[in-house]
Amino acid sequence: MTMAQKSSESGGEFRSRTSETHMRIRDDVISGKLKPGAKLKIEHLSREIGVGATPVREALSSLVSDGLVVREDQRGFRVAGISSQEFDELLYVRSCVEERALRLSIERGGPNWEEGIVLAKYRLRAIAPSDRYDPQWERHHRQFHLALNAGSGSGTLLRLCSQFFDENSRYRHLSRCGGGRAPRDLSDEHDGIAEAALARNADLAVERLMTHYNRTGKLLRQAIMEVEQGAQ
Amino acid sequence: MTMAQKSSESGGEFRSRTSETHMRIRDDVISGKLKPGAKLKIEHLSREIGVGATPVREALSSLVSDGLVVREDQRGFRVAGISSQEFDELLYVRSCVEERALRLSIERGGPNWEEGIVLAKYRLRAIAPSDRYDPQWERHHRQFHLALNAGSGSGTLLRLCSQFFDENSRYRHLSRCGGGRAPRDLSDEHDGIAEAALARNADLAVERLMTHYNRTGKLLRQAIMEVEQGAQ
DNA sequence: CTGTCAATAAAAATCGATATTCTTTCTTTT
DNA sequence: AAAAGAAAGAATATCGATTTTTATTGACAG
Repeated sequence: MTMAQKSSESGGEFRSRTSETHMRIRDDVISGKLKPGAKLKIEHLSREIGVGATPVREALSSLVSDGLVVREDQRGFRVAGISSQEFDELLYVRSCVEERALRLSIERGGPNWEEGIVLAKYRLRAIAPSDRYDPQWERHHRQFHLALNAGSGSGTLLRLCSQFFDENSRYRHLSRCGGGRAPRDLSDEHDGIAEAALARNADLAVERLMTHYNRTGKLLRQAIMEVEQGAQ
Repeated sequence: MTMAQKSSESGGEFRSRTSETHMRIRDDVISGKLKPGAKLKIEHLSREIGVGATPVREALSSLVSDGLVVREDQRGFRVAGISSQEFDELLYVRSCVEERALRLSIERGGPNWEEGIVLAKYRLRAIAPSDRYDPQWERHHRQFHLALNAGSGSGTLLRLCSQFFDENSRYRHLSRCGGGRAPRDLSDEHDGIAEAALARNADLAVERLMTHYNRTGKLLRQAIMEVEQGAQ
């Protein structure tokens, strides 16, 4: 009975309800379905997702440390707020961490790392770019960026890259909601980074990655500020 | 009944059992009482701390995102491992983040920030340095370093500083267990940093902070490697 | 012996219900 | 009519018990 329930759930690719719940709420926060500052009521989420309170609570607790959710003791959880200021800090820190991770990867990465990049790049390209939020593209995009850093061999760096990527994604989606600017084609930039990394040209790869971030960052910052204006 | 129980618990300064549990496990991981790689059994912790499984689980979930605990789905939690490599990455990233936070604080910090530093510095000095693990000194030490960055006004930076401080503390304690080297007196270094920050001399403050970290880092790294050797 | 499989024991994950704490609303008093 | 206070209604936090999953043991066949 319960087994059937589990395997029927959206493909049944999850090891635990907590993992699924975590991913689900995380994605809803990132995509902007759950808006900054919104109250996250346990019971509501519980019902929506179809799990008990414990997994929801665990997921939310993690998300607090991930920076996507905030908590006030005895007053529950809500979606973390956003601001152009926080975005700036995020971009700065993220750049530091990604540069380090990428350099280490290029220095230490083995065949496994190389193959990971090739595969992730291929998969990302295979998806037709869309104006709307596309969960699959998001997943592959995330995978691609993590694959670049996977060779570093540092759990700490990888965890941070992952967290920052998610936070950044949220800004990306939220700013799109507000502005509605057509996202430029990123495929070439991605390919360029991958190419340089695989050629073990650290300086070039880092330069391209930073350009990639700064270019996106500049646009995002502007869009966020417009949203902030609007929110006034 | 339950109220009495709550307020009797170690001073009753906690708003929720989850907070207390989180702090307790965190401190045990940092202090080295819970050793790297050790299994964290829910029921055991539950009994030990005197709370139900839910707060324990929530606390552990947070600690995973904080990098102090790792989780394997369906196989529970264990204390995160350590290595000199991970320590290097931690030190690097931490330096980036703290430099940024300190500069921002010096640039933006108000009277509130200044007073926070003065107070934290005073409290830290007031405690006689000890060779053993001293929870109170730890608390104040933590508070001092966070106070320096508190003026930045960035939740993201503050959260990261806090996380990195904890991870670093763990390495500090673990290496002491192994080596048994007498910790040098840090008070003067702390004072120097605080002085420069309050004088709004960003470059000097940052330089002193970095020296502080690198000096400690060098010693720690060595000690960790000895521990690693021993663990072989 | 050695590897496989089933039965048992242990632990993790999850649920449903209860206790606690906040929020809001509706009095009551000045 | 405004402020303080009490009571009802949410929502959070927590517990104890149940369900699932993993780990261990021991029997048995190869």
